[in-house]
Amino acid sequence: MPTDQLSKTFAALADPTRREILARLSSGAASVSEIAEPFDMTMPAISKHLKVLEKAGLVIRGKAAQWRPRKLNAEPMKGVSEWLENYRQHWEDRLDRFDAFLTDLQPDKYDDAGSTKKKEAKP
Amino acid sequence: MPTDQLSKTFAALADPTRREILARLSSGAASVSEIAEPFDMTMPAISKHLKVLEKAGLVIRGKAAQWRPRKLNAEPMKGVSEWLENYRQHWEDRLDRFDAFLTDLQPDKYDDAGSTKKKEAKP
DNA sequence: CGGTTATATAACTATATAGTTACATGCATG
DNA sequence: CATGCATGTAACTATATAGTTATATAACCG
Repeated sequence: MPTDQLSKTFAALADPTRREILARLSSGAASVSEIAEPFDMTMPAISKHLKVLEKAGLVIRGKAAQWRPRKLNAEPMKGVSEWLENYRQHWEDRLDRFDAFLTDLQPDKYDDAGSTKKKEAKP
Repeated sequence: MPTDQLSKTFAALADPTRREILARLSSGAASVSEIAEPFDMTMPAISKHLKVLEKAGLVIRGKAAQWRPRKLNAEPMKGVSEWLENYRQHWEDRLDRFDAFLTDLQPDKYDDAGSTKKKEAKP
């Protein structure tokens, strides 16, 4: 279980329930009961999901009477977004083709690694 | 273990070793041995990491003689990027303040959920 | 063919995760 | 101060993950 911030953030986001919780919180703070309401799951289960989100810094716990309202803190997502930018060119069409062009320039020893283009049979 | 694409992608990215592998592959395809070289880890361990990346669709396995070169496929990251966009406003300063402004407009029952601002004591 | 190289798989261990039920704590209020 | 609501924690189960060593497969090369 890696403990660096980026890994914790990715791990926290790797669950649909937790992503739904974040979506709920993106429109405002909510109590634990309110958060739990849409889910077919016991409160302790939700409580655990919230703890994961808190440890990743994606959610902040407040205090109001007997409530412990949770609030979204999207800041860690910034790190994810920045990390992703290193790869944007790889999934954007225009540059994908440019990448393919470069790859084709240097007939690499691994030019068959999942390429869609068929390799010429040796004559 | 959630099986939806987004969860698999996030989970695959939640490990520094796997992210390093992707970084390596971002500069071109590589054999498994080449991928494993920088790591203080046995080959089967790397092999397992590669399988996780493949199942998430982030890596494609090729075939060349006795090599099974891996190639980056960043396409699933597009989904991550798009999902993240829903939250960008929350981490960008300008809109964070706008959000705080809106929150302050409607004195919410949960307005103390981790807010930095002190609530007025009831007179 | 037989050895070497590259990679994959099996079997095992340790730890983490996601859920459960049962119980404990804390605060507000009649 | 006793009761009830909101939440948290403990203890337990089942499954998944990350690593190991040992073994298997597969292709090339002399």
